[in-house]
Amino acid sequence: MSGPQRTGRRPGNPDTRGAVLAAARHRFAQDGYEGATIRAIAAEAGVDPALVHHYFGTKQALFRAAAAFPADPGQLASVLAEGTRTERVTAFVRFFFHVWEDDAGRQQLLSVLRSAMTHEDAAALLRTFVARELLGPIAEVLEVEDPHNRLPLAAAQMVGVAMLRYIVRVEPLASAPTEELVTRLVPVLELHLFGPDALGVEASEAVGATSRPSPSGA
Amino acid sequence: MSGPQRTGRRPGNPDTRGAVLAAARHRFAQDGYEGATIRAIAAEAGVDPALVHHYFGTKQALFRAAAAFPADPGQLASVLAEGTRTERVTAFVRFFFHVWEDDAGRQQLLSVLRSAMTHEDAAALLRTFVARELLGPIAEVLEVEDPHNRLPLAAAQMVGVAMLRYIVRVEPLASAPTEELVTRLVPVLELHLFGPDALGVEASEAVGATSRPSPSGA
DNA sequence: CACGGAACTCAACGAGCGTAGAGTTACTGA
DNA sequence: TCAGTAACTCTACGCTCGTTGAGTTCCGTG
Repeated sequence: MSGPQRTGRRPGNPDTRGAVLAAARHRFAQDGYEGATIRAIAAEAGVDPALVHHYFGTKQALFRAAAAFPADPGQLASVLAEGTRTERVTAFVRFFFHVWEDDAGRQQLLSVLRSAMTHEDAAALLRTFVARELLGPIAEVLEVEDPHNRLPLAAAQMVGVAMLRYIVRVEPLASAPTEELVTRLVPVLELHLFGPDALGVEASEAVGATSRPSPSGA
Repeated sequence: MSGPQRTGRRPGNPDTRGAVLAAARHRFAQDGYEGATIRAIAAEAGVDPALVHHYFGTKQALFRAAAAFPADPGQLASVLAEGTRTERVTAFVRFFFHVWEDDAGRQQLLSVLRSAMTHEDAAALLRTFVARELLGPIAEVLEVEDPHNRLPLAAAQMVGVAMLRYIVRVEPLASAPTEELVTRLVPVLELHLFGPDALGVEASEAVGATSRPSPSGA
């Protein structure tokens, strides 16, 4: 159909760099770090692969530019600032789905999550970001006791929901309306964050445990 | 150090096929489907890449052979058969960690999980297996009401724990003793499985929801 | 209007990939 | 003892990958 691409700079001032970045987000989100190819990204942006290299240098650098976290932690903090405890937890879960249901946000999150599965760089990025920029501030604003132990398990609940809803697509999670999930998740998160500490005396004797739970953090 | 490999059949009756399979599990678990290479698998098994092809044909077939589910669902059912409700939930969580902490089991699970992230084949395999062979039987044995809606969210909790503990390695989840996690998770799972239905009248008015939860499954 | 530099493509490199077929060795059963 | 067959390696094919350097076109400034 179309002949060979015209060479040289294009007329006008198209945001080609932005197009490449968008394509990169899309491909990384779809295929993960190793699965996505510079050639495919370039093709999706309607551009020569060499141009990608011209802008970003290496594939690594392109990934780092594409996989920036989609949500502003500050925005999150303001969402959590007011209301009763239940209202704030509800606001948090809504915020979570708000980001995930947004096309651009989902793609960036998928980028990181998919790539973190096999690429240690991405895993480290995710690990430190989640710990420093997300869990820390959340713990402060929500006034959680023993956040070091409680928040990761609450985070695990949400990560699992994201996995099953957006990646593995298990029904009925995949097509449930978000508000239904919010309603179901809020009590669980409240238990995680504010419930009675499961590591009391009563817990260790409630079930005939063969090995005792460790008294507290290592 | 060592010269070129001696050609032809090896003396004795070594289980080379098994070695290849073990190496495949290891590499798939480590690198995911696209990241793992037949050459790396062969090298880890101390074998020529062509031999892998000789035994298994294509990379697809090798993956299918390597990624069989590590736990016997029947074994799981028997674990869940007896005791009080709390005891059975506890037994389930212990079983979960038992499989994940075992080297071979973890590698097979990681194979499927890592590959499901980017490879639709693996995702479909995981989806149908989880639905048919795991959640179904568990729902029956545990006598959960409304299992269609409740179980996936409980599964999401466990999947998330696996993600953060074994893949992303978020502390303190990554190095907490399993019994501590069991103690913390059991109450949450009980809430998921047997707690009051969050989708009652009181839930929808507890928080000033802007959009109403859907009345039931589609 | 000239000219420097940014934007962009072309062609090609070296390496690694999955796969294939032919050749070599050892076990197995008649 | 002697095929026949299964186990195993060598060599190599066609392909795609990330990256590079040189060449072409256009914008912005004087």
